[in-house]
Amino acid sequence: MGNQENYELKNAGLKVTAPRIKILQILEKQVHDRHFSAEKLYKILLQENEDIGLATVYRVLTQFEAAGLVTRHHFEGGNSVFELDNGGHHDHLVCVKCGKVDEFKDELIENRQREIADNLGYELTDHNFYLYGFCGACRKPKA
Amino acid sequence: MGNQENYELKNAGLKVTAPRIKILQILEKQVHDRHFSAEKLYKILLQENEDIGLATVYRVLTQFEAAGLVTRHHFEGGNSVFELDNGGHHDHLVCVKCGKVDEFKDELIENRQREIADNLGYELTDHNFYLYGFCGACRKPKA
DNA sequence: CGCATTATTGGAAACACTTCAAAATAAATA
DNA sequence: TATTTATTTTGAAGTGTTTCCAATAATGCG
Repeated sequence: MGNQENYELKNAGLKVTAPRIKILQILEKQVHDRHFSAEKLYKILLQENEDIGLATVYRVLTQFEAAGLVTRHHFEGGNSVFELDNGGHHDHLVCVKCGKVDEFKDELIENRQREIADNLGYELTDHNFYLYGFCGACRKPKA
Repeated sequence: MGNQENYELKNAGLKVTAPRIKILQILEKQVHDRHFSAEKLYKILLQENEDIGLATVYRVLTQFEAAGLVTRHHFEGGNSVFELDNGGHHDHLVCVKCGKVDEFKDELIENRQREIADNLGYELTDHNFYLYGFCGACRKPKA
């Protein structure tokens, strides 16, 4: 009688435990801002009367990252945020004023970085690419 | 009788103080690995019998960053490292095994990110671009 | 140069995050 | 299902980094 989360956890090679199920459910429930700090997740757990320690939240998120379920980002200035990995790989544009996060995917850049790594003799495993600036709403208000 | 560092600090809009002079001197002295953690810098200060607190090292580095004298990097997994900003802008390739850092500059990517920001309505202020992989030396040893 | 003003320093406390050791729990086995 | 074994959870202690506040030092002005 395994539910959705049980299956995903097993599939990721992780034991099915209450904290992991609950945290995965919360991540999957988010539609609007999919970028989550550990602290924010912890507060939601408290609201839902789940008795899960902050240390466990961090540990589970790190395990999810290792298992490829979530991606961790260090946006400039802020804390770490985690994002459920369902839409496939993409990079981020972050508003330095309001914190809004946009996502983009660019083949030209993806290919180019492989060339750069090759030229320098590296076997590429990963990359971080973040753009920072003022979003459409934040760049106007100067009238 | 202002020396080199005095001038640079004034020019950056910072008061000339002993900790700032000393830290700037150390950063300028480095030729081989220009990527410095606060802790590493602090240890050098201790060796040279300078009585400068760790909090000051962090604060001064953050001020240098704000003044455009250094750039702060958060390489995957490690602590923050700081780099003197003399060679102009460039991006980084980091070996996930030995920690070696290579630098590169790529106009194609620089231009492309401006286009991406434009398309999404952002006014670009900054970016972080890090590639991770196995460097030439670390990818071979499997024979 | 000496004082007033204002920024900077340093150590301690706070914060975000990770690691530790012991107790609790999940999966494997009988 | 009961027992064993390996993994996970927990709160507390430990890092790396930032912030706070009182003491100190740098600049501006007379």
